[in-house]
Amino acid sequence: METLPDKTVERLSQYRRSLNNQLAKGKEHIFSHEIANLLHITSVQVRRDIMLIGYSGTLRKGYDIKELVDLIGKILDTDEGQKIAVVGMGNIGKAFIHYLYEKRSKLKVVAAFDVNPEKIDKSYADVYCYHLDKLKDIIAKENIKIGIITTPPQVAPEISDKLVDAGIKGILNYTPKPLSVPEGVYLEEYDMITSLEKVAYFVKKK
Amino acid sequence: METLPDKTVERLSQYRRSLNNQLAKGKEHIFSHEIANLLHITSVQVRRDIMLIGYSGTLRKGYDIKELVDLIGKILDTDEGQKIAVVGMGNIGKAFIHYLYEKRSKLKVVAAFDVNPEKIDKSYADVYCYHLDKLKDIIAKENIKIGIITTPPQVAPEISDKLVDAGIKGILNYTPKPLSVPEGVYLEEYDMITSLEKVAYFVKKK
DNA sequence: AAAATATTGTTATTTTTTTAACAATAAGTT
DNA sequence: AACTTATTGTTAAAAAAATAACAATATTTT
Repeated sequence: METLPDKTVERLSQYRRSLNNQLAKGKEHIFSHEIANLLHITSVQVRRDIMLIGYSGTLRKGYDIKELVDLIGKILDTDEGQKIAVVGMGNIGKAFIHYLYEKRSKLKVVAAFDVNPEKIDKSYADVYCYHLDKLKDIIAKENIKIGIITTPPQVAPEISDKLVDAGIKGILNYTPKPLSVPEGVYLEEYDMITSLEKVAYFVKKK
Repeated sequence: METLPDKTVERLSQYRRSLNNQLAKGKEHIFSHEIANLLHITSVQVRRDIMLIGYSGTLRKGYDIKELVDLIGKILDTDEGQKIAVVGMGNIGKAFIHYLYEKRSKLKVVAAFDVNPEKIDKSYADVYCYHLDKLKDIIAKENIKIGIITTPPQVAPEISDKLVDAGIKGILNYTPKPLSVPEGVYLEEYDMITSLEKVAYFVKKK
């Protein structure tokens, strides 16, 4: 399939979560406007996204939730699952580990790294924390392809380089320090303070 | 001034941070392409954003960093500063508090709320944590206008309603549970897992 | 003094994303 | 059996965002 638009990929992730909730409640079919209501978006958007992934519902029952969830899984997941490394065992690093722990997901955090002796050589939610020096070895050995950077911003570029050097193909950068990565590595950056300043701006404006 | 585009607001927040770093290094003027390099975007985008906020540089020196920072401050900040409440004293809540602590910013977390007795009636980074029952009183008394929701997702809608009822005008929702708020309240939603699934999808695609 | 250069500010174009419009149609209703 | 209704799937249009193009011009070089 063609690569899907960015925003559609984001929504697919959200559709899946909501649909799984509905499945858990015993619901088997759902209309586009019901999905839309759950996520507070429009039904047109839902139908368009579903069209883009090539799924069809029926006119009177809408979409088969199970089938749709499975299809989204085929699109977002890989069969073997994807392994993740978290670099930086602070609040955010822990939040990611905690979040993915127990959640039945194809995404698994399989290693964490830090330099603080108090955090190293311990497990948090079944994830073992290694010294940063071991990064390349562990990532190679475990064949990890995705890294999350949750370190202090100053060291983020250095961590990014190490991850790329170790063979990582996707980075989620949670520090406010912008990174650059070579062609072939996907980079997603997110800045908590920017989100907050945005809210503050629009509050001020009203 | 007209309300700025969403994305421009986000970038202004990032320009300011980078520009402050440059100021700290003793740099006084900067060219659009230098800002662009710092943030890994294009210089056209930088110039366009700066045009939108009505600032002008000079042809040979570029932009006066101090002036630009001050102007961005005028746009993003309010003179009195803005007070923030954090609801949910878990990893993410702590991360926000910690982040804004010590950072010289007009945004101040002035209260946190939780229901866990172990967290209540203590301070974390100078922010006092109250029982959720006190939310309305404290928000009214302190005249807080911005709330961050970092609770478990199930309770997010209830918290959101309470915040709105207490007079909050902007909400940053960090739970994966989509919220809806009345007209006049600005809502920004962010989902950590969606970010990660997006990275995973594009890694898979490559 | 003329030419070359580097940079801004702004308009035009392209791309991406969202929203609207509507034909097709399955199921229920008269 | 014809009519109504509710919904999908898809094309068309609009809106938002990013990128390109380029005129204007201050400074430096020749």
